[in-house]
Amino acid sequence: MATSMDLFRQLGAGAKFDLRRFKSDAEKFQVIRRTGKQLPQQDIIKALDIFGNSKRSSDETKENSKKKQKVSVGERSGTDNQDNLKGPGRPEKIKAIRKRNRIHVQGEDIPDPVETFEELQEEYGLHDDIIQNIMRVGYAAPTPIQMQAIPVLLHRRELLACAPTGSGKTAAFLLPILHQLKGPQKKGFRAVVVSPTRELSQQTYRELMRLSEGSGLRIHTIEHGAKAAQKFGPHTAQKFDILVTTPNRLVYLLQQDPPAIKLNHVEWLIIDESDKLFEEGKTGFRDQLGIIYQACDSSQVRRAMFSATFAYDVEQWCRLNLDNVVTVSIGARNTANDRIEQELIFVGSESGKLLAVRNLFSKGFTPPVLVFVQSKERAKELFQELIYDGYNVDVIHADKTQTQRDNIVKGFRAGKIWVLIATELMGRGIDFKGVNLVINYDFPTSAVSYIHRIGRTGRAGLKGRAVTFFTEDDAVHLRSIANVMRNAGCPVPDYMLQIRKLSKRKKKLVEKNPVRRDTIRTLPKDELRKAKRKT
DNA sequence: AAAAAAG
Repeated sequence: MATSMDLFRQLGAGAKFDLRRFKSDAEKFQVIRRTGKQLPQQDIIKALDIFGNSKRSSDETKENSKKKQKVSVGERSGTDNQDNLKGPGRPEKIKAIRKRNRIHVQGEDIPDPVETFEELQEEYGLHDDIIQNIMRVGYAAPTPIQMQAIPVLLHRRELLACAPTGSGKTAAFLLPILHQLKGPQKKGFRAVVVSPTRELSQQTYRELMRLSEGSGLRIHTIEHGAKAAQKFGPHTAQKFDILVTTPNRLVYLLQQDPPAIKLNHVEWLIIDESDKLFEEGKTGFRDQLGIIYQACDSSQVRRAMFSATFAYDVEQWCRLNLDNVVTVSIGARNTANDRIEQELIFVGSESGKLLAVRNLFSKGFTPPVLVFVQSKERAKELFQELIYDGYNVDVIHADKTQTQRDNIVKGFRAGKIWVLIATELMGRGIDFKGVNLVINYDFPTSAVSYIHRIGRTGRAGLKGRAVTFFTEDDAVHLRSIANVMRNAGCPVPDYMLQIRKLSKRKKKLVEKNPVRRDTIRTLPKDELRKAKRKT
């Protein structure tokens, strides 16, 4: 176990996040397609064999890849049939659809995109109840990521997908899973969705419940490790179909002796916010993900990765370890959602931030507003400041109990909380309807973090606004965020783009050691300390 | 720095 874990970790080591690669994005796609950087089949087998000391025997692996080759041949003839049906000119039409929707694809024998849900029904026989659920929840037409990713997954192809914040990624993986699992079975879980926070897991779970109505599928989350062990253990009737969870809870169940959950019948492993879950290091998610990956040891298992940001090491990993992977990205990679109006405000100092935020609020604002800070401590401090200002403000971070967290999210969704102060906990995936302002009270430590944070606004085609405070101390990060803004068409002063670029080494260092900031405080020191203890 | 299991 330990050896394969180490290997899992090593796979991406040495591959660094390289911003230059994203700059000339269009060119890059073409270069890769022309030179066909696809790995030869032998290398894929070798790469798969890295996990040879796990339960999957190398014989099985070989047999598996033979089977997979057959599948892809079948798919090719399937596409030809489509061509015959639609007549000549079909490839041009497909190209045009992709171009119009900014869909970029890489890989072999990629299924055609579909522009309507009806087409999905006609060509793939998407179940009536799913179509009904789609209509009931109010999806009119597939978003670009759904147009391309859903057919790919319906063909049971492994996928790496990248699409802007708020552009419908969740439904893009939920719908094909629902279609393929059909109805309930008693094998144990057949699909697992992993996401980095409990709040995101809950949200995905709720969405899945809405979309699966009438299917009879049994969908679960892990709410309490010990209770879940009772529920899912080997001596139960295994009447479960889909599991939505954060990684560590699942790892906990897997590592019980005997394991309190079996994943040997999992047909779909979905890694949401994949770049986050691939994060390495003592405190990263990567080891946990490795354990889950290995536990899904069926020869039938298919995996799909989704995120709004694209990490080079995740791509490399997918090329090596997934079977004939398809890559789909919408628009240029690692760009902000372009429905968000972005703004940078120089505030001078910490006290300048308090003034600026009060000034912003005093001008009048439309709730709900989301305010991001850099640490739990600072979240508590800012809350102590704003609580007296007369708005309905609350604060969320991982020091709160789960019940508190649930209630705060509920309150914010219900409009009872106008201003929610949050750590990075709320940074990814969370879909609060109609957040029209995100304030980065503390400057995010990376462009990736910035893209996700501001992506809490401007969702599902709505407009959004993001305001980011910065002080002199934030100068090191200014350039990369200014770049993101400019790429999204937001005006940025030239001097920001001319700031000297950090070396890769230094950039990593700076990300790991965030700027030290003065306490947010107008109260006397000990009063603040007392107050913080209570929250 | 933050997040992720209970306890």
